[in-house]
Amino acid sequence: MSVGHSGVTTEPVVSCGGEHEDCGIREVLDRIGDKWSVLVIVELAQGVRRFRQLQRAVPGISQRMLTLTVRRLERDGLVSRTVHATVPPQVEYELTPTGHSLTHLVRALADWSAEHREGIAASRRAWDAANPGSGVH
Amino acid sequence: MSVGHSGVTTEPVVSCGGEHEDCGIREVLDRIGDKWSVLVIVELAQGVRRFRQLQRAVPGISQRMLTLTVRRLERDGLVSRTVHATVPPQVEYELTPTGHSLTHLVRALADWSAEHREGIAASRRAWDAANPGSGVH
DNA sequence: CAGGATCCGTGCGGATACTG
DNA sequence: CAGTATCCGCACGGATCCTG
Repeated sequence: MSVGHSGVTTEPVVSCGGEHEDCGIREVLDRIGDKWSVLVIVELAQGVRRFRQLQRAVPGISQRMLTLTVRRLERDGLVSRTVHATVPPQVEYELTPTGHSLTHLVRALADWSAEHREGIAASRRAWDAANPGSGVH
Repeated sequence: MSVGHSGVTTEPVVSCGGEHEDCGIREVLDRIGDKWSVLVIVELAQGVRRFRQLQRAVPGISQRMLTLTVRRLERDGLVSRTVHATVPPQVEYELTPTGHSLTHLVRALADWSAEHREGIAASRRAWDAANPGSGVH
């Protein structure tokens, strides 16, 4: 580490490159860490979806946010966008292989969440009870 | 799905509960999806850390944000906080078993990132070249 | 050292209206 | 249907000052 005097450094489960680097986790999080990306990916993991289909599948999302989200995912090569020159227009979104590989992570995320959500909720109740009016969320 | 007429629904890699539920991914993302949580967890995965130690280890974080981040993690039961009544005061942060279990996910996230960051960067360059002045980031 | 309190700017995202 | 354009609130987070 940077200051290696009396650090109680255990086994580096997540050591990245060895130094105090942020690996590249920041980048993934800046992608899928936003409010909607993961939800859209989850829906697209089910198969090909059209714009309105996506919007209806992802409960609270606005047109604007769906557009932005799907554009960014396309820009990153996680989602492909194919326009059919019909009337009315028809645009289909689909996960690319790269995007599909992300669904495994999302799956792991969902599993972890399902497994710990109750414990976390309990921990929160206990903490809130022990720290009244702290303002922490 | 909601409209099951001609959907090209493939195998449900991420099907959650079957319906258009958001599983609980939202909750995890609201936790570790913020700007600093994961970085702090990564650092704590190395071992026990004190406040200033954490702040120095996580490059750009402010005291305020470190405090908030670590408080929230403590509230969720992912991090334990032990105060040693010494002078100067000494506070140690450590991952709880639950918090430690998260490091596996973070590890997977980092691996995925490392594996695809170059491809993503390339995809972005191509997209930006094809869509000049789009304003999408 | 470990934080609490306060002020403040920015940008994410919601709502609405309009277009091809 | 599939977007684009515009306006706007507010919460997230940075900077600074102060305390035990």
